[in-house]
Amino acid sequence: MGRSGKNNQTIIPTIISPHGQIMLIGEYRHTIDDKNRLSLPAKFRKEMGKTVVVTPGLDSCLFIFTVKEWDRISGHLSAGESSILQADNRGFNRFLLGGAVEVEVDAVGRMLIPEHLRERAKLKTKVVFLGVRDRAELWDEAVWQEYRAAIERKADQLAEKLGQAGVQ
Amino acid sequence: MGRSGKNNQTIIPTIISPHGQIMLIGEYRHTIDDKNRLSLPAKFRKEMGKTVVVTPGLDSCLFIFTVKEWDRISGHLSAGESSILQADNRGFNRFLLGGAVEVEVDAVGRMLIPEHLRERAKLKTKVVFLGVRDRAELWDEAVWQEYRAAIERKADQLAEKLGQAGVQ
DNA sequence: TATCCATCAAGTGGGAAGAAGTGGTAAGAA
DNA sequence: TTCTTACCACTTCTTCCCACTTGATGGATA
Repeated sequence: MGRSGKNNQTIIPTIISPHGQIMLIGEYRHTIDDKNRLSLPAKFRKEMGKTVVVTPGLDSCLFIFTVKEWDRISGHLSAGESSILQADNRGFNRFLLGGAVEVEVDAVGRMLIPEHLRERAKLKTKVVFLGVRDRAELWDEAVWQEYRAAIERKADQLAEKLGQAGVQ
Repeated sequence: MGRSGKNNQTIIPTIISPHGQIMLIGEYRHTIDDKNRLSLPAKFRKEMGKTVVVTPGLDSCLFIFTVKEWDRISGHLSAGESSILQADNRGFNRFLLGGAVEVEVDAVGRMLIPEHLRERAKLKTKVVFLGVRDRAELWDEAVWQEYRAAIERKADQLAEKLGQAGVQ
């Protein structure tokens, strides 16, 4: 590999939960270059492998799944089962399934983001990866900053949710 | 490492509660160096081990959990109704999971705080660790001073009101 | 009993090797 | 010929390791 992560503030690899399930966490900043190439955070690569599935996400971001996770989700969707995606939302299913693209990660850990997905997520050059449990999310940096600020403004909601999660 | 902690103002060592649960207490001052390294208070190290999880907290501080404690918390997240279709759940998961980082403590007891977390907690060089039961909190020194002062003012007011109400 | 010294433990700083991100060029496909 | 993909090279950052400084502690001696 070449230059080296400067924007990126990795500290430690993502964790695999005791159940063997993938557990992505953390926030990483990267840049999309002229050729629309984008480095997958090094810490995500081990977990995600050589092929990932990119789909339009919610709130102007993209979702990035492992192939395995994608199979599980799309299986649930097509089976009409209730899942994290709750089958009653057909529109959402089409949105997710229809926009999905399988993407190869190259030898140095980069992937190509197709234009229609870049547009959806309003990605410019500076982007942010988020590890959110079993998926990664890809945000334009500015969009993410704004979204995050909005969340943090609702501090009381956050406190309540933290309490529910067992944090006192 | 050399002879001994100087900036650090230990108040009380950590203790293990009778139930075997971790119980951190005390207030410690440390500094973040040029490479964003930060010594974990020596008193916390035994309890917290070689790996800790750092997450954004409330009131502009960071939470530092043991891996075990983090597993418990993230378990709550998956156990609960965390449908991806609910906007507030998405936001909370992004806040907590996306903000979380697993951090290794190095041979001399230092950890690296990633930039996005330093930003959130407004950490400069002087920081304060607080032991808060089963987690540690990390504050910028100035922010902490201000926060504590505000709390104390409120406490005074409260005490006064209670006194007026006949409670001594 | 008090002071001084020696030893220990903890924090801080810097350098070097390796890992990772980014840019460019060349080869192949459309 | 042009766009895409694969490969290569360079630079920067991260991380590990080592050394130095400093505060604390315990023991010995006056």
